[in-house]
Amino acid sequence: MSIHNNAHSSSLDRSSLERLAAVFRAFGDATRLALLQELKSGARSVNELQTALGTSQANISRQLKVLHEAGLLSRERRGAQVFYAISEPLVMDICEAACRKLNREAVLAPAPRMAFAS
Amino acid sequence: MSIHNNAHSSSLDRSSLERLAAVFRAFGDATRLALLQELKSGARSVNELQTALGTSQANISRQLKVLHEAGLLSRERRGAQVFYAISEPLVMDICEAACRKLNREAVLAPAPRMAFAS
DNA sequence: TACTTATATAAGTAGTTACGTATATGTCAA
DNA sequence: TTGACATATACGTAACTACTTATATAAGTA
Repeated sequence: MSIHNNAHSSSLDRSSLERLAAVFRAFGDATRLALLQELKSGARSVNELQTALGTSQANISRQLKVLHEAGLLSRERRGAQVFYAISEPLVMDICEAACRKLNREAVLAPAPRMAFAS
Repeated sequence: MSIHNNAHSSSLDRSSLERLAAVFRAFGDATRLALLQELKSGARSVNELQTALGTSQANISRQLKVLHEAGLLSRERRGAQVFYAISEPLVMDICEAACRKLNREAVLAPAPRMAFAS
């Protein structure tokens, strides 16, 4: 946008780095990644996600809130239920890129290959 | 590797999700992102990074350790100095993808555009 | 209205994290 | 060896995080 911080700039100021770090922190928990994985195939209600993950409803709801506030999930109420969905494909692209990073390490130190997208 | 967890699988088990989350947490701090940004243009010594970031030597050293243990940085001793470098281009690709995510949000809620790579 | 189901939030707790200050370790040179 | 410089670690602290249990809010139905 400005001369000092646009798409061609190579340096982000502290507050941009803080916002970027906040996005990464939203990804930085296994329970939240499990939620994203469940949502990969489409929108789910809180109840469906709770059944799939097997943890408490309160915890599911809170972690969904974290993901939603980070802009990773959309939220839609349908009657008494609330459906969450991945807000845009780019969210899964980020997961995929991180998976590739881990899989490359596994070349020398073999470990199970992992992928978010098929 | 196995039938239940390979490159075509769409479901990661808990321990894989934990490892993935750990990678994201390594990215999830503004100081560490600032270090990565400095290293984008090549290897730097701890001292150079300290001067560039302006925070304490102890903190720089500790955050570099976090990044190194997460597999994001390589480490090489040259005499009394230690040089850190980004371990592979994919590391910056992950940052770039997260930047794109933030920039898309900015379309509706304008904010400075940000990018790691030029 | 009351009752049920679905989701969100509050309060408490144990564990983690980022940082400052101080100290230890490592490398080189005299 | 001693001293100077470079880097790493130990310790303490304040803030944050993930979770559990309990409760509150919201929507639908009788």
